[in-house]
Amino acid sequence: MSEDTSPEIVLSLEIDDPALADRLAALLGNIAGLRLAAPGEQAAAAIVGRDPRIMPEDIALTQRELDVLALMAEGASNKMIARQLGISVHTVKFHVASLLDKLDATGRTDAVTHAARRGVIEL
Amino acid sequence: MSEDTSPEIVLSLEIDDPALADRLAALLGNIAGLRLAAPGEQAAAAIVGRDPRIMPEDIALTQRELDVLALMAEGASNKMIARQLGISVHTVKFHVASLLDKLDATGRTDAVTHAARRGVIEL
DNA sequence: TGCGAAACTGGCCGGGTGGCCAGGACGCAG
DNA sequence: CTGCGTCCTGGCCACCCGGCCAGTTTCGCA
Repeated sequence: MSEDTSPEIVLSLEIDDPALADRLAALLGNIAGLRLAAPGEQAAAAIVGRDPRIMPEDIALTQRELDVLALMAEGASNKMIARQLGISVHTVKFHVASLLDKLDATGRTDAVTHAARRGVIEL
Repeated sequence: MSEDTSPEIVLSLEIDDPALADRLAALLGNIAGLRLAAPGEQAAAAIVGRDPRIMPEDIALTQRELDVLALMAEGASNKMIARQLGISVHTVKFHVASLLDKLDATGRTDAVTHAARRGVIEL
């Protein structure tokens, strides 16, 4: 009873583009075994937009910068990052400064959000 | 014929759960006007998993804390947040401290990533 | 009517952050 | 060989951050 083979897959439609959202809603509206989620309803999966902005692959961060960025996203301080990577705090600050420049950020928090938005790191 | 009214919506299926992915693929496989993307192909939208971890609805942040959190995610300093919200820096620090506590974070950067992971804020 | 939660403000201070200066080592392409 | 880029390190310093203490008001609820 509870373990039905396939009750109904609930999909949450989370598309910003109204036109695309409408077309998808029309296409998916009457498919057996599939239902679009009501606002706020828990869904098994979501349909999200694929903005071209998410496609970068060009910001060209060095390996070391990626290391620092990852630890930065974990909330690590420069001192912790330095210990973790076995380098000096000065060097960490050097890489952080480079990251702020490349990611066009004003601070480490901004850098992490920018990196996440561009898909450079995964939260 | 380049400006077709609706060529075909390309959907990228990005579901970790194999069973769910299979069922979705079967359901969406033969719908006119809709196609699943080939690996690596650029898609208009993606179907992503809705992990239960993203469902919090209990951390209970106050409205003001959400205001501060949003600006914090934009990389704003306490001073900027204060100006933006028309309150004093001390009050901002008060809310930030509360956020760090509730989100179990060690710093503002950590708080933003935790909030994003839990779906409290959208990057 | 008292009581807690939320919002707001202040001072103080140790430590973290970011920007500036300087330098040296390595590998790799021109 | 001579640059160039990456990585690494040092010092200095203004500023920001987070935690500590303290207080006020306003609101809804018991």
